[in-house]
Amino acid sequence: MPELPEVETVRRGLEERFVGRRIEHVEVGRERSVRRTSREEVIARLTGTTPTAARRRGKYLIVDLDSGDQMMIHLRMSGQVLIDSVTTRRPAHTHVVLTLTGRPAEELRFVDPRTFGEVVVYDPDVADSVVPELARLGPDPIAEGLDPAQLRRSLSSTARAVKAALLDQALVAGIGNIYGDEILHRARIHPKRPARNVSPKQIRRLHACIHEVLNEAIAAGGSTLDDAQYVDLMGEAGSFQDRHRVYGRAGERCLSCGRGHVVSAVIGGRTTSWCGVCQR
DNA sequence: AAACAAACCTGTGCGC
DNA sequence: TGCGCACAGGTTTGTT
Repeated sequence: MPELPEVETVRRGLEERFVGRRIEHVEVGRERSVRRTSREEVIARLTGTTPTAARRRGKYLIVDLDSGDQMMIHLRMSGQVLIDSVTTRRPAHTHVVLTLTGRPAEELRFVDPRTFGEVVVYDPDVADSVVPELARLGPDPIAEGLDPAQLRRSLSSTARAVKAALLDQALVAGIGNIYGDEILHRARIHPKRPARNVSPKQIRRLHACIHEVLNEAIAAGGSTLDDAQYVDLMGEAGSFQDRHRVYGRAGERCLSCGRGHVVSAVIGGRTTSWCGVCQR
């Protein structure tokens, strides 16, 4: 579910409402959510610590703790991080709860129906063995910036469809199925075009559109689809779904050219939508 | 190298 | 109304 703009929105919420508040108490309901380590390890490493920073790389949230440890959270398909009063009813599928200091008493909740998501707490010195995927991430276009020359090199190195390449987290971190389609549409590039055949002019457009689309989506608080799975820390929906041009619009007339229709096919294992007229 | 499927889970929407 | 199936924002792993 959540891609870079949604995760960034959650990160900002954590920075505002979680950082600086001591974690008094930790509960782990479903151990699967902390499967990389264990219930005991997560409780022991979090209890009594205070988060000092909330960072993001691609779709990965990383919270620094005053103990020196880090907490990595990945939402995968259905994860949510919510903060609410301890007196409110916990949503179904609340698997990890961090009770925070302060009045009114609030708690941070990790909620995840499909349980693909994870909470991992670890010593950064052993990050390479506990969270090896972090070291494999490519540049994050928003957090670190994306060098156009590097994008050109990455694309020229593969014959895969450009859509599949954009979703490869080792090439660029943070783009998922929604934003991949929206970026390619705005850049007017056909998603099936082999990445190495994307022209220099198209790569310049693609680079600009990656930044435009992601920044606009962040400004809109991300995309909340009909199932309302994605909401921010306060439970608020995003609004970028109202500006999707191709994602979820198969069969509709293209909103940009007004002539073509949005078509869809599976590319790189993911349903992909594009305009047959604007995208070449 | 890359295409593909399956795996991990649960919920929802659709056709019948 | 109920049932069964297809499908879903992600990532890893294994097979052609």
